[in-house]
Amino acid sequence: MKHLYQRIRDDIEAKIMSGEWPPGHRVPFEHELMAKYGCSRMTVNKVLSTLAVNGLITRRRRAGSVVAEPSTRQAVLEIQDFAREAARTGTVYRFRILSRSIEPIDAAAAQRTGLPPGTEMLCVSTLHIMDDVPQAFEQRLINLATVPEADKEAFRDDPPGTWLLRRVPWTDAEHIVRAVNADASMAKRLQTQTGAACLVLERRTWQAGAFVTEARITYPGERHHLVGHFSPSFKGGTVGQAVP
Amino acid sequence: MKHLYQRIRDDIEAKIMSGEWPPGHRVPFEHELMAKYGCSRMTVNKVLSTLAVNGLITRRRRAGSVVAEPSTRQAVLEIQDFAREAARTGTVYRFRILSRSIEPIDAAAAQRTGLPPGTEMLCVSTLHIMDDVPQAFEQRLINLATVPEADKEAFRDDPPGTWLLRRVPWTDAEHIVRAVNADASMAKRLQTQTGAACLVLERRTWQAGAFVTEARITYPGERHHLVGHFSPSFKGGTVGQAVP
DNA sequence: CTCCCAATAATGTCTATACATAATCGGAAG
DNA sequence: CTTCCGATTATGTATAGACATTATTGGGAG
Repeated sequence: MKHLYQRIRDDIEAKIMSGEWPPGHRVPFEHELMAKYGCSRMTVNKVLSTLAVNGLITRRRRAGSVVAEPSTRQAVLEIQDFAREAARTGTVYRFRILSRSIEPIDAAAAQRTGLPPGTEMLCVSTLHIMDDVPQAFEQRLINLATVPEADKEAFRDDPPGTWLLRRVPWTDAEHIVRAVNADASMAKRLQTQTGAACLVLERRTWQAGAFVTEARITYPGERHHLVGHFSPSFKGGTVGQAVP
Repeated sequence: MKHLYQRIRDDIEAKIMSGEWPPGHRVPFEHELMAKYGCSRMTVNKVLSTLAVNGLITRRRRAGSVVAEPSTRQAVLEIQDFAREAARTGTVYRFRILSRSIEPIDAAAAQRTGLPPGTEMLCVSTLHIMDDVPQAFEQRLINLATVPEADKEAFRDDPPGTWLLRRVPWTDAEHIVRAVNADASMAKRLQTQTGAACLVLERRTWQAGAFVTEARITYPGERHHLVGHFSPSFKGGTVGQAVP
């Protein structure tokens, strides 16, 4: 015998997802569900407020609850960590630091990060290699004001992304995905052809409002794509991953 | 005075996100939090179980709760609806159906959708245009077994995606994002140049296990990118959108 | 010393109740 | 007829207590 909470929730979700209750349809009041399932109000309240948080219904005092308009479609993309992915698939991962310097940011970078122009940042370029084939080129800016210990780090054992993830928690991230044509130098680095379509993932992260890092990762298009899954109820299908 | 639930939750989230409680750190027991905040167990229990659902902590009976390992990074991408985006920005949106036919699917499509080869599907090609500039080319397969009424639909008022979204609820979706070079015919349709990098978004949706539709949407790379935001706690930064 | 079982400690679910808050409805006063 | 105010209704938050479930701990039997 399943728990009552799950049974009520499954029933209502099924009604909504099957289309039997279309958007705008009134959901039974809490006291009606109490009567139907013979339970207390706290139990049905927890069901309904959870559904509201997850966006399946909207609730208004006195007016009751109605099935929500189908939200704009979302996809949850899980960004791959190369080392972990390599361990999972049994391929050999390594990386090479191509450059490393401390430079003041230009106007465009200042705009993107919200920092004053001229702020000094650690700039690191990394090539990610699996089974001797270059898989991605990463250009990263690290805010030395937020992560001063990066100044002395050589990134010998771990690439900058992995190193940072273990050291600095983050509270907000912004992602941009684009398609660009590889220029000559990028093509050479990634062992592909000039003009080849590449996927560019830009990620900026902040910790409690303070800028942490910006990464621009370029994947050769014929070798990579991003995969994501989504179910409206967040019940388990919400994972996805970047697949080489 | 904020509600107690929010205060407790904010306190704990702050501790975790600031790094003061690193991954693996033990979270106070429910009875400790009861004592600290002078409230009942139901209140702290709701806080902790919500944090657990959102992945910030993991809970085990008898052992207590600990701060979770930072999950692999995720981005929530919100896929744009052209008509809605046009209404928001004040541009003129229109679309053109370039082709429409009923065809048996080939082996590759059967593999992707999980349907038997030879199943008849409605195939529709649509060009999305904003301010007279082509913005995206959409190739869509619609499962007539799941959506029989699509057979008689001419897609005069709404493009197939919008029409479907209003008619057929979906429970699961799969997204793939890739970068490809435009071939000659694609370049002509999108008024760009042969070889130009394009973002390709493939989406397949199911309703309770039954395949509904597959859409492959090609965006010229220089005109489009996808933007997403993410905060670990899902407290509000979870939205994002595709931006022309 | 090892194995097993009972006590214990923590979370998971549920109840019955209470008061607060917001929106709506209906009637009374103007 | 309109305006305003109270009554009503549904949800929002919180409490104290109960029993269930699960994992660990520790002690006793072999």
